[in-house]
Amino acid sequence: MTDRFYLTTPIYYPNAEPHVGHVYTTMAADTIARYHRLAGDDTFFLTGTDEHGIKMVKTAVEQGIEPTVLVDRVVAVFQEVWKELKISNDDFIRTTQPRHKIGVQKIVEKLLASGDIYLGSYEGWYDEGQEEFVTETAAKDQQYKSAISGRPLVRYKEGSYFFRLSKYAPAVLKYIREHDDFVLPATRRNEVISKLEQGVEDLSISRASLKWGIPMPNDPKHVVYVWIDALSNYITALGYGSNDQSLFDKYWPVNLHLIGKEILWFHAVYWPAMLMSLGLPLPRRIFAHGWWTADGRKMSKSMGNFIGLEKIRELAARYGIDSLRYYLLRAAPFGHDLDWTEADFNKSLNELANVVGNCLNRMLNMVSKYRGSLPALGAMEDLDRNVLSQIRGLGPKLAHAYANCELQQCALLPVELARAANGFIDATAPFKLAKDPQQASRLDTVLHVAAQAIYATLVGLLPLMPEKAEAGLRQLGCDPTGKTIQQLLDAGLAVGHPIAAGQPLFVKPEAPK
RNA sequence: GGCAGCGUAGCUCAGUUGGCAGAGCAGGGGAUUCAUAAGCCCCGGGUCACAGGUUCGAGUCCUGUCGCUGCUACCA
Repeated sequence: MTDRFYLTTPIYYPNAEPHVGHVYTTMAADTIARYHRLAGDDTFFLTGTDEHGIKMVKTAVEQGIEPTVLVDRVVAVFQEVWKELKISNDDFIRTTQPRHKIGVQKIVEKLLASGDIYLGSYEGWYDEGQEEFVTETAAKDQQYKSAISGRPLVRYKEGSYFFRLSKYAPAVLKYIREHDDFVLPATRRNEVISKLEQGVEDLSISRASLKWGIPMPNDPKHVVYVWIDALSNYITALGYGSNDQSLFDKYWPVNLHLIGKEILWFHAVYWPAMLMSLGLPLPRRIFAHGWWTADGRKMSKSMGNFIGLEKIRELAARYGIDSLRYYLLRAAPFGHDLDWTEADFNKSLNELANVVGNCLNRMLNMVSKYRGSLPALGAMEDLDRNVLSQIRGLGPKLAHAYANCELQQCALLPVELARAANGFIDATAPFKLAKDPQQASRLDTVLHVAAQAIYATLVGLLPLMPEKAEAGLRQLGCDPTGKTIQQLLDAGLAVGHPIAAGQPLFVKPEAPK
């Protein structure tokens, strides 16, 4: 039975190059997408860019170029980086694309028709120098002066269209309360619930003072503000509102919106409310992951601990993209904040090289030296049965971990099996058995069991470390192409394939001087 | 201030519905050699923040105290 699985990252704001935060979300999503493809699901993985808004206009002005030139330039970098990092997205939506514009205008028309959008006025503190509204809390923090120029903020009022968020908030609250795993992790869910309990006001969804955006279809003096413009990408990318809604019909509702915790409120409240208004089913799950710090402090360029594109490329070049992926997902429980340190990064590299890489390597060496190909399983002992049963457990455990977005477990579970394999090798000592011709049959069995364990480890790592896992499997004489994880695990490593001495799979970190 | 969560071995953390305190890393010791000097085995008696309470029995439930973190309406 094949299911369909649709998952998304947020669409990123391309006023600067991607950094480790973007990479983290995207690699995590890519891992989940690859898992589902490898589970045989009909998978659709979407990412993209959110290109409108005042910040983009300002950045363009600073650089002396038009916004379109800016976004084309930076979006190209995003796309190039995703390609470099082997991100397997099926589509890339840009909010400046005609397909998105058409969809957004269709959505706005529907909401206008149903009366959920109305014309009101937006009033707030306005920074005239910056030409932007400042939020009430920010204004207060700045003592009602411009953070840039220091000039007093002005009370400003402009016409704006509003979405009747207040009408849907009770239904959204009810839905979140009744669906335990709609918003995850649970602590974030609690926050959303308590915030909703305080009540919400209607949402300003247009800007008259801005031109860089999608015009309101009924009133082109206004452009659609970020909420509808950005959030709706998840359905416009599927052709919602266009002549061809086949993708939408197939993949909506989305199985998983993977986002950072800073944008949970919009995804957990605004977006479901909009979908309710449109009469569409809600996402199955919204998962908010944590933030990266570096060396215990918030990452920033001025502090010199910013993990930017250059650093990411350097690490990927030296240790492989997959090792970076492993570290990012293994370093902390998914959903928690986590801290990037060189020491931890090196630890995770050592873990891969010492536990997984070395296990594969010692296996390949012994099999090639003693037998030349994988021997068949003979009479079994408890030790053997024990390992085989751990191997059988891997598939279901991984399935459970992926289903619950426990990505740290997804990284650790296969490695645990390699640990067990190392223990098994030491306990059975095939290198001693090899010296005694009488033990030939026992040696066959031990080599077989150990090889199956490292094989299963690599299969389990395929979603997370596609290149390294496949490279390892090829050294074992297996081509995983076109097979599901379960098929690979069920089939096991084929007996009789010639096996040669191995090449180290992982590079270890340079020893500190 | 309000709401929520957390406070368990040096470090990072696991600990389902209450029933003899766990893992990884770091550190100490040992046996071994197939392997990227990698891996394996042994060594943790920690007031489970503190004080009460419920219970035959609480890290696990309740109350209070202290400490930390997050959220507190337009920040992608």
